[in-house]
Amino acid sequence: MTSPVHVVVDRRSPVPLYFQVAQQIEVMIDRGELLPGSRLENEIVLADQLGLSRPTMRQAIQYLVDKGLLVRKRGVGTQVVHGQVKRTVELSSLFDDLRRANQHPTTEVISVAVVPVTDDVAVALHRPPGTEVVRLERLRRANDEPLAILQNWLPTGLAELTPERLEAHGLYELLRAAGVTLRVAAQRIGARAATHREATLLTERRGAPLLTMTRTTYDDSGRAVEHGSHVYRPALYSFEMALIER
Amino acid sequence: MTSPVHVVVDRRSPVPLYFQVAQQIEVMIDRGELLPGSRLENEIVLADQLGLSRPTMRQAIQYLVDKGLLVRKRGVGTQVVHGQVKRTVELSSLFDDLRRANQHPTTEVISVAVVPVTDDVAVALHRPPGTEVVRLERLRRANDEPLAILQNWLPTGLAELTPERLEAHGLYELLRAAGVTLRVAAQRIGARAATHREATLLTERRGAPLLTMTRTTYDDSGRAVEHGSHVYRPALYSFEMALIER
DNA sequence: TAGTGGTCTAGACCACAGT
DNA sequence: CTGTGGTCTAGACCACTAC
Repeated sequence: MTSPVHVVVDRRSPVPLYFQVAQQIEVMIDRGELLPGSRLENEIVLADQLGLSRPTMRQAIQYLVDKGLLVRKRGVGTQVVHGQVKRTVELSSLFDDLRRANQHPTTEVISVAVVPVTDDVAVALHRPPGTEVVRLERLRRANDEPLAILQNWLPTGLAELTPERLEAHGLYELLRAAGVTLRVAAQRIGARAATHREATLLTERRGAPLLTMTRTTYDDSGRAVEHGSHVYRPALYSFEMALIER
Repeated sequence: MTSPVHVVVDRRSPVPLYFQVAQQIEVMIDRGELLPGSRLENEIVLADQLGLSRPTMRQAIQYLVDKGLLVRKRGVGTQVVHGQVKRTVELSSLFDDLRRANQHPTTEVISVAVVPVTDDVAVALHRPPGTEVVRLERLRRANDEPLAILQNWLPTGLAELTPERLEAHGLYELLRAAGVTLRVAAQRIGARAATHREATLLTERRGAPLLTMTRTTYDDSGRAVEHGSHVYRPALYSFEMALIER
């Protein structure tokens, strides 16, 4: 009563074995080759079938459990979660997300400037008051429809942030291309009424409900590399995520 | 230039060793004994100091990395993240969260009834149309201030959901007490304007912005055990979470 | 009782960062 | 070059589930 898992690993590949396995199982779930509720073979058998050690096989399975695709129960086994799975929120930019969903994102750069930090941004970026930072304001459209107003602050000198580059790429893409490794972010999602200016930019009524997100992102040295304060039109955007009990 | 980690493990305890270590390091970070940016000893040394194997020590560290408290960089080491860390959203109920924050939550049960599922709930709970489910509607207050309207649907027979019990406990608490193990949830956060009825219950104006959350929760067999559709007053509540790049 | 995942050990080799 | 985390192995024992 278990579903067979067809996976082949390439030991010459630089891609870790556990990741090769996890990716292939994920593809099988996406394609419906592994149905919701179906049980996988146990770890030992799977490891044996693939010629891997049990810890490596466990790592692959745990990766998918953390992603919300599988559930495991001691004494029972590993099963595919029911229902269409929404992916955990990842450290991706809105631009990348929209492009992946074929939503044709475009960016209008409203302003790029080097300014002294305000107090709240100084706290968020852990910079002393008075430090100069880059301040961005962008209007993001999807399929030509205004979707969000994005305000961001970054330490100076991190990446070359020209209006041209910002219109062609997402901010995170530019940061990664500049050698910045984004690792951790602290994020808060809320709601509030649109100001007059926001309403105008987003073609909403003044006072219309907007979804808000503020986020501070840290690199792999634990340093704050970006702080953002964004507002979204709730009819066109919402946040989806998977929660996992560890 | 590394910070010493004072941890003792109790091998007679039923608590896993990696978890004992992770908890104690987390406490040290909370107390400021490990400062943001400070580097920990490397895995090998730490494992040696605590009398553990390296995999076990790695598991402890990885747990805290996944929680957003630490960052690691190959060739460099493990550091405490800068800034006050916001915890990852967990599979906890609003009631528990508020109680933990000493916000004195109270619950007014508006209705509890067994009803046939509507189409959207049938899809969410993966039940055939026409199935009977328990429908709850509750008004949650914090410090006597109306905070949220909570609508939930559950399969019948999961737990004893009387108004009395619901007023004294959170829904998740009652489910766990009934032997249900919550494992994974898919959640969507958005915003919209308050209806007349919502505005009245929440002492807001009609059309006021509200934060919305819909969530479907699955147990450790991967079956849907709860679907909720909640609205929150954004001035009093927002969602915080950590995002980790794996 | 049999089968499952959960934890733990003691090694090994590799890739990458900083010197 | 040295030191770090990343990956991988081949076992072991335990706790929980279901029958």
